Amino acid sequence: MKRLHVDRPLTLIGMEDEVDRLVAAWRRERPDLDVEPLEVLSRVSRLARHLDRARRLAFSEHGLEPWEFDVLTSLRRAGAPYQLSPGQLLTQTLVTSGTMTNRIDRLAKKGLVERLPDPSDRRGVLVRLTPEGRDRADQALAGLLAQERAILAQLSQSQRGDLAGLLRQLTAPFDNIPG
Amino acid sequence: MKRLHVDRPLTLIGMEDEVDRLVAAWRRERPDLDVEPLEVLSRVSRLARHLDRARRLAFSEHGLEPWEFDVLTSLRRAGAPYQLSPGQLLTQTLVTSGTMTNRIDRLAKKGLVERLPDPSDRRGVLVRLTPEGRDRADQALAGLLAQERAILAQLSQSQRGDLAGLLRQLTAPFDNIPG
DNA sequence: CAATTATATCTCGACGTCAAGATACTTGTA
DNA sequence: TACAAGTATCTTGACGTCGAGATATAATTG
Repeated sequence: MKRLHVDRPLTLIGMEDEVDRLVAAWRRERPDLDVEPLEVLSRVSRLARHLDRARRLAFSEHGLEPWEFDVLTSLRRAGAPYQLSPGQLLTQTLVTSGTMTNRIDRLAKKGLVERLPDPSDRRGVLVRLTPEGRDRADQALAGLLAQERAILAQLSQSQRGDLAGLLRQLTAPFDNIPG
Repeated sequence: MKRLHVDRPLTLIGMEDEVDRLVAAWRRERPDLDVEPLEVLSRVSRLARHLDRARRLAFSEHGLEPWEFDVLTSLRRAGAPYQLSPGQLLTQTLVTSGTMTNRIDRLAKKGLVERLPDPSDRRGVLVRLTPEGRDRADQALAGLLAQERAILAQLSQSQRGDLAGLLRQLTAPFDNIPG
């Protein structure tokens, strides 16, 4: 029988996860340190990693890579006529400019976006979704949402709301202060 | 003045984050879809991304890359004599075998780990932390915890506990079922 | 014991990302 | 107008990761 920590019992039928094991290992090896922060932030990182894998799988059913989805949906959300500058795409996707140039090139080659000169700034470019790009984005989004709903079925409606709120408090400083 | 959503008022002095804007955009463009899952899972992914950047910064003060920290601390947590097989390191760090071989090579070149033949399996290898590798891991961990505590100062003690618990419910299926 | 299957690690080529710098254009100022 | 500083995007080279396949050894089966 496995002993549980007394200072934070697992909820009812709760399961252990990798971070529980990680934290236990640190407490054994470094009892002098307070490793409580890992309980939250290591879980965030590991969950993100798992989500990446799951998404890659979901998108592959629509012939898209995760990075393609990110760019196409950024344009899709912009609303008709579904166009943004590379710079606007940068801030939405958190990649560097060299990466974005490369992504736009490849999406253009696949016929999912097209590059247009910006009529109001000759330095600039506008990236526009093609009709096919829009369809692919919409289909992949529906697939993603279905998958995510399944993952979140672990939680009740109100738990999901709580979780979203707590995460917002952590992300807001990054998103609002220059970051 | 910016209008807030009526269906999920931000808590008191709460701040909007990028995901609020993202969700609002989808509700405008695709009012037919229920995008609630994004409230949680997009925040997880974005926060993880921000954490990656912050960690890179924190580790650079100790002359370590994030991937180096991952490997060194996996060995550190194993306890004396601080050694694991490449295969065990794989499962802890979620990278592929080619990547791990490369990482071990580079860490060995820096003198932070050494490769030993596994006495009980001639196919196998054991990777062992050197004394310097151990020191570097310990220092970087202290720095990381300090940084994470600062990020988590946004939340109360009990909120952090709640958040950890909710995240555990989401990660447990990935960590326990084959994944 | 021989043959087969499984396991542990490494090799290698393709690929995406990053960071720094280059280029082209715009804005602010005198 | 002319010039400096700022901005938008693209180019380039280095780097880390992945994934498929290669090699060596171990375990299983008949």
